[in-house]
Amino acid sequence: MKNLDPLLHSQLRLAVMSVLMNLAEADFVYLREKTESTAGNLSVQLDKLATAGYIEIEKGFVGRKTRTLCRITQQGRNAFETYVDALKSYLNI
Amino acid sequence: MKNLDPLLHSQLRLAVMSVLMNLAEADFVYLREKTESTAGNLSVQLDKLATAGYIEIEKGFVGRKTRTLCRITQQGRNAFETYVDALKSYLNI
DNA sequence: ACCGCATAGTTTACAATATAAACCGATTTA
DNA sequence: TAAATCGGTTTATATTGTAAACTATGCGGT
Repeated sequence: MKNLDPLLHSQLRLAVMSVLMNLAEADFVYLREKTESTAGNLSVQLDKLATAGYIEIEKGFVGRKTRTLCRITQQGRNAFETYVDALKSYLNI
Repeated sequence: MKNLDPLLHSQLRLAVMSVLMNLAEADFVYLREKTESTAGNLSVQLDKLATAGYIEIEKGFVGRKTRTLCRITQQGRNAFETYVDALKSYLNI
């Protein structure tokens, strides 16, 4: 049986990646609302995804307020596809 | 976003359930080989699935050797289906 | 019969992970 | 300018996963 990338096999990180697969970019607040997670948890999980090179995080400003933008990388896209393929073999679909 | 049943969102337990969805029954040794897990890990995870009512475990003998048989329950089947549905919403499939 | 190895599992101790609470600095609001 | 809010990060704790260590029984050889 295929291995499931442990970095993606986590509800919150998978949710983030799922959102980013469909969106050119998303900011921290949007991701927090969409995934219904706490800021602390989200912050930690985003860091892990960024450290793995699955997403890139860009900290900037909108007016004078900070904004953290996230984008999926090509490596992240590939990992996600591979994960989906592996998972399919478990789900009979 | 839908919640993913944490009991099923674990590689080994999911692998076990996946096998049992397609087989009337499977014994401990078969599951250990098929999932390439250690006996200790498998034992723990089978217990969790049984405690949740997702599988039933029958300890018997074949000749004079012990044998642990596992079967999925209707509740387990339902949980698996629900999990698959929830997961699909993450994977865009 | 007795020794040593194998098989089938369980228990337990440890490592890894996830999660939220507590915190921090800037910013808007009253 | 004090207090509440926003956008996060850090950190402590709870939960989980995993393998090592152990138990019990069986088998093969001498």
